[in-house]
Amino acid sequence: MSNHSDPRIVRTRRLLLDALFDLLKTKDIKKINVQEIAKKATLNRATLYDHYKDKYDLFEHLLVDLFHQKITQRLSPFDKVCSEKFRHIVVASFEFLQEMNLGCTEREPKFKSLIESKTQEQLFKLIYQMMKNNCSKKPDSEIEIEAAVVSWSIFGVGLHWVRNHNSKSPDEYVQKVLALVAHINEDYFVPEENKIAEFA
Amino acid sequence: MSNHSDPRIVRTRRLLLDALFDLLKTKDIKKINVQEIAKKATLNRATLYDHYKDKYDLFEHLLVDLFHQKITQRLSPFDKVCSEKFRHIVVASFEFLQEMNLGCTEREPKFKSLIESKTQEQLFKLIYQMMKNNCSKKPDSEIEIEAAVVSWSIFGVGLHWVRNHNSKSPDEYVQKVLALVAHINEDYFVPEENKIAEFA
DNA sequence: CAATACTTGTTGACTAAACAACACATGTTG
DNA sequence: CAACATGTGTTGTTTAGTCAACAAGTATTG
Repeated sequence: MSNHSDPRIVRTRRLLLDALFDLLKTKDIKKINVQEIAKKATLNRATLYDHYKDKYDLFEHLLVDLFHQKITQRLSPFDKVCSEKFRHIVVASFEFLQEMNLGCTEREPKFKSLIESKTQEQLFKLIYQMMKNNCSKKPDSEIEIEAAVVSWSIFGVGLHWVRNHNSKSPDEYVQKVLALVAHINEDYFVPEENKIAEFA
Repeated sequence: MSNHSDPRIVRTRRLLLDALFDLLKTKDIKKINVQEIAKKATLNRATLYDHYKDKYDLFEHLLVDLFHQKITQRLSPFDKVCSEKFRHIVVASFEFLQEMNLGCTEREPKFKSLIESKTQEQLFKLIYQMMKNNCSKKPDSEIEIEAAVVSWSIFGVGLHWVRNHNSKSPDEYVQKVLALVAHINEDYFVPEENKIAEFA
């Protein structure tokens, strides 16, 4: 039960993610029970357990899903220039952190930190994949470290902005963090490489 | 494969109906092939044949579905008075005929007549069920005939309006047809009976 | 405190959907 | 005309989803 190419699996997971997303608008994750999620998704309760460990596992996957949605809606397929893509990713990440922060002001601090660590994780994965696709010369171990520096920088500045200055426009912060990691990114700004990395 | 209580069946049919509905906005039913419908519904082509004889069968069920949607969206659940419900049904039927006529101006005459006969069929079923629910005294055979007169009257006047005067407001026609069948409906205007009949 | 009602996570039998393969019809291109 | 492609409708096998029933944990209430 993990072959992602079966349309039933894609559909079922979509239904579960959307159902939880809807319910989270009205209630805290703690107050939501599995039966409710299943009902809203028009699925059997047992089916949720076929796909996710429990509702918190589903919740984590929802975060991943929302992050991906945010990135892909920002990343216009017409951006040819790699540095432009990077800027969009930074902006999207900032927005994502902000939206998650707003949506969760009243929630347990424990969920805030879950959201943040998931965001960082996904940001790292995305940047690592992009770097790998755009620069096959360097060894993986080096790309890993550079991806870590870039992703943690973006994440850190984003979080700093959300926590302390989120009424201001993020543009200045975006500019600065990009400038500071530019010397790393230079190695990956290959203009002829247009494809955006597929990320899991 | 016909137990309507299995959520998978409800979901699959909904997906197929919606897929065809979307495709009909851009193409004629003739130009649409089964593969396209299945793809849009994110279903396997063979699954369509589990539920419908062919795409024309699906098309007929779509008409039924759209008619039901039209009726239920018009019929506010707060209408306590039975005569008010009847008026809503007439208006909804007129609107349905008009929309179907507009949507199919360029289509084969054969589909126009299919649409019309389906509309009449559904209108009869609906009115028959309402009458039966509201008047258990009369024998079925009599209710059948009275339902036929009422439903054909409504249908006929509606079609006449659509064909000849559809730029004018339908209100006058609605008024008149209701007045003309009022003596039949009187037997069924039971104020304390609020429930609207479930129709297949 | 015990009785009661829910919620959770799991199991196994049943049913619907996916999928590839099939024969057959219809079309269209050299 | 034959060769080729494309759409139709059906079949058998495999896999996913449904459902009722289960034990175990956790509130709620008298």
